[in-house]
Parts: sequence; structure tokens; C-alpha cells
Amino acid sequence: MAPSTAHDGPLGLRERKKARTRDALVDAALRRFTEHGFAATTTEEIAADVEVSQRTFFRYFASKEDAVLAVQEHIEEKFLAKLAARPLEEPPIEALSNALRDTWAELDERTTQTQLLVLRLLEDCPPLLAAHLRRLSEHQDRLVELIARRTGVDPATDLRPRLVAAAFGSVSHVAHVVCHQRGCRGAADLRSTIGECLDELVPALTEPWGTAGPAAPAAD
Amino acid sequence: MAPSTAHDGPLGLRERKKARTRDALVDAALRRFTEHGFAATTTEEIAADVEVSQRTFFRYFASKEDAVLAVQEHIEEKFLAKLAARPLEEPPIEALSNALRDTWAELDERTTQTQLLVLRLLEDCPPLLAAHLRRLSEHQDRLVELIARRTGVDPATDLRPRLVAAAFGSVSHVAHVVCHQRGCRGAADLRSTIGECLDELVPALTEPWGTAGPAAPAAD
DNA sequence: CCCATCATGTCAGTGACTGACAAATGGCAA
DNA sequence: TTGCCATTTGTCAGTCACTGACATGATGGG
Repeated sequence: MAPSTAHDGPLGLRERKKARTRDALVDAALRRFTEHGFAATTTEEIAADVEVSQRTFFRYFASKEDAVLAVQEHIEEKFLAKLAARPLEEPPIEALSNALRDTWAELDERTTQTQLLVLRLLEDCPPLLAAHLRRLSEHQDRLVELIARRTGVDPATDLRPRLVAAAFGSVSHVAHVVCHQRGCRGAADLRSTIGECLDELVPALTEPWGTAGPAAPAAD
Repeated sequence: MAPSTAHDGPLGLRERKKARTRDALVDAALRRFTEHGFAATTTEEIAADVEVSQRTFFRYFASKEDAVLAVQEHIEEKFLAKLAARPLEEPPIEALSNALRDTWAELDERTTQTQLLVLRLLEDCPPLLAAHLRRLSEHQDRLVELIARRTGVDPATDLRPRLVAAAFGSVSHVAHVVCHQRGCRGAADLRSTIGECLDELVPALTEPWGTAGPAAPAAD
């Protein structure tokens, strides 16, 4: 359940305390939101759980939503690193897809559980979804830059980096929604759903649809 | 500049007054947001411009953001209608692309200008963007239903309607961003940018990228 | 051991948004 | 026209997210 914001390194006492407070706030927010709902929870309650003032809560997070969404930073950073590590010969969409698979391949079960929990929250809480989508769009802007650099095209004149980043981003969002809809429970479920979505995108766009199902029908 | 919420039909005096008030509120919001910025404008000021109370403002719009985003309803409805009118033989992504072209093809210059203005607001105002993205995601859910029905597949088991709707949605959003970036001025600019984005999506995903630019290089 | 730095608490204030009630206004029928 | 009902609106009070300013206390370096 805890956020696990990898804080190793030689940090001062001060820094470690801050990290602990932050983690505790995320934890408390997650718990209260799941138990009583996002709307029914006040930032003061979250702060009280951790025994800090509301003002302190807002020094750690810019908004109530951010306390939950913070758990995604970790994954986003990892993803960018994985992408940078993919061989340059891979076509952009392949590199992105593989980077995403690489990312989820090495997340531990607890992190995955937290993610699934957040996805559930997103689904039945519009303001949370809105904040999440905005984050995603900022993440996509960074993706555009990386893709442009990796392929050597100019994102100001060439639309393709934007298009691929956007398509990819929306597919990974679909994967999340589908995970929630299917009631995925563990890392394995999540990974296979993500894999399916990535695999089916291009065929869905380019191949005729037999009504019987996609090229690789679900084994049921 | 005015919203132009096509209100013809045999409406009572009451309904017409409501429509006028609503339009006036959208109008005032748009004006104040562009002149002083979204954050620096209060809902009370908007209400005062139209000479109604703040409470009335919130009876028309669920949030400050909604007053701007309301101008998109019109287009979304039109788009859904255009999609329904596309021949069933068209593959889904083609039908969506053509429906979007059809939609923008018959919007008048004033509506287009309003849209461009809204796009500009979205770009430099995160909360507005967040609300917009949330709207888009709801719109996409409706798209999924329509696509599934039109192709006869079950959206609960087949991922393709979701994938195509998501990819399409993200591409049209890219088109908007690019329009803003390029400083598109009129309906013609907007239409050609949208066309470009739609045309380049599949090639960007399936064809190798020459660094010289896409299949149809910018004339520059 | 002292001092500069930084995290925190307190307080007051703004502004989005809501429920409840009362007043006014449009629509309709007698 | 008049009277009645439904709907719209204004007012008021309240909640809650979020912020700036200032005071206090802890930390870590010298």
C-alpha cells in the first residue's frame, strides 16, 4: 500500500523525514479516498491522519488530486529511462511499446497493487480523472521530445512524433481502463492487458475487422 | 464571438430567454478569460457582466471551466451525427476521419474563430485543459459505443473499438494543439491541419521514418 | 555552541461551489 | 383579464480547496 518512493542514497535526516511525511500523506490519502471516496474526504482529514497541518499538506502537493497522482511519477520516470535504453533501430511505436513492457516487467507486486488501486479511483471520480489526464498530456509532451531526438526529426515541422506519442499515450490509457473493467488483480493480469492493447492497435487501424474478434482472439 | 447555440424551433419565451442568458454567459466568460486570463477572472464578474447572480451562473454551468467548454457541445453533436451518416462499408478509422472532415467542412467562420479562441485558452491554462480532456474522454466513451454498433463487435470483449476511438481522439487533439502552435487563423487553416494529422497517423505508425519528413512533406 | 536555513504551524483571506428558502416571472386555463 | 402553477432567479449562509504572511522550532554546519 505504501508509496515506496525509492529514497536510498546518503540523505540527511531532514530529507528522510520529508520523504517519510510525503509517503505517509500519499498513504493516508489513498486509504481515505478508497474507504470514503474522494469527494467525501477533506484535505484536513488527510493531514490529521499524518499529524501535520493542512498547510503542510499543500506544501507537499499542489492539490488534493496530486496526493494520489504522485504515485505515478515513479513509473513515468522509469518509463522514460526504459525508452532511452531501447535500440535506435526500433521504429518509434515499437520502441514505445517495448519500453512500456520493460517498465511493467520489473515493477514489484506492491507497486502494481497501488497502481491498480489508483486506476480504480480514477474511474469513479471525475476530478481525479481530469487531473490525471492533464498529467498524461504533460508526460506526452516529454515523449514528443524524446521521440523527435531519437529519430532525428524536428517536432516543430514534422507531425509524426506528436501523432505517435498521442496514439501511444491513448493506448496505454485504454489499457488502464480495460484493466479496471476486467477487474485485473495482479501484475500478471496488468501486463498481459497492456500487451494485448499494444499488439492490437496497428491491426485495428489497418486491417479489416472480422466480427469474430481481432487477429489474436482472447483465449477466454 | 457569440456562441451561436442554434436555437430555432418553436420555443417559448422562457426557453429563449434561458438560451440568451446562457449564450451571454459563455460570451462574457470568453471575453474576460481572453482579456484578463482564466485564473484572474471570478465567476462573480462573469455573472455581473450578464447581470445575473453568481448562483444563476452555477445553475447554467457546473463549473467555471464549463462556461467555456460549452461551445464544444455543438461540434461534438454534429460530429456524432456525421459519423452515423458515414457508409458502413468504411473501415472504422476512415469513417471517423471522414466524419471529422465532414464536421469541420460545414462550420461557419464565426464558429471556427470561437473554437480557435478556446484552443488558445486551453493551451495556457492547465485547469481548463484538464476539464477539456475529461470532456473528451466522455466523448470517447460515446464513440466506442457507436463504433461497436457500426461494426457489430462487442466492446466488452473486443478491444478494437476502444483502441480506435482513443487513437482517433488523441489525433484530433493533436490537430488542435498543432493548430495553436502554427497560429492557424481561419477555417481553412484548421481544416488542412486536421486533414494532415488524420492522413499521417497510420503512416507514422506503420511506415519507416525517413528523416526528410513524412510521405507528403511540408511545402516550405 | 551559535547561527543561518528550512520545515512547520497559525491565521486570515479569497473564491469556487451548494443547499434552502423566498420572491418574481412566464405559461396556461377558466 | 384573472388566478394558479411551474419554473427561474436572488439571497444568504455555509463548506472546502488553496494561498500569502508571519512566527516558531528544529537541523546541520561552522
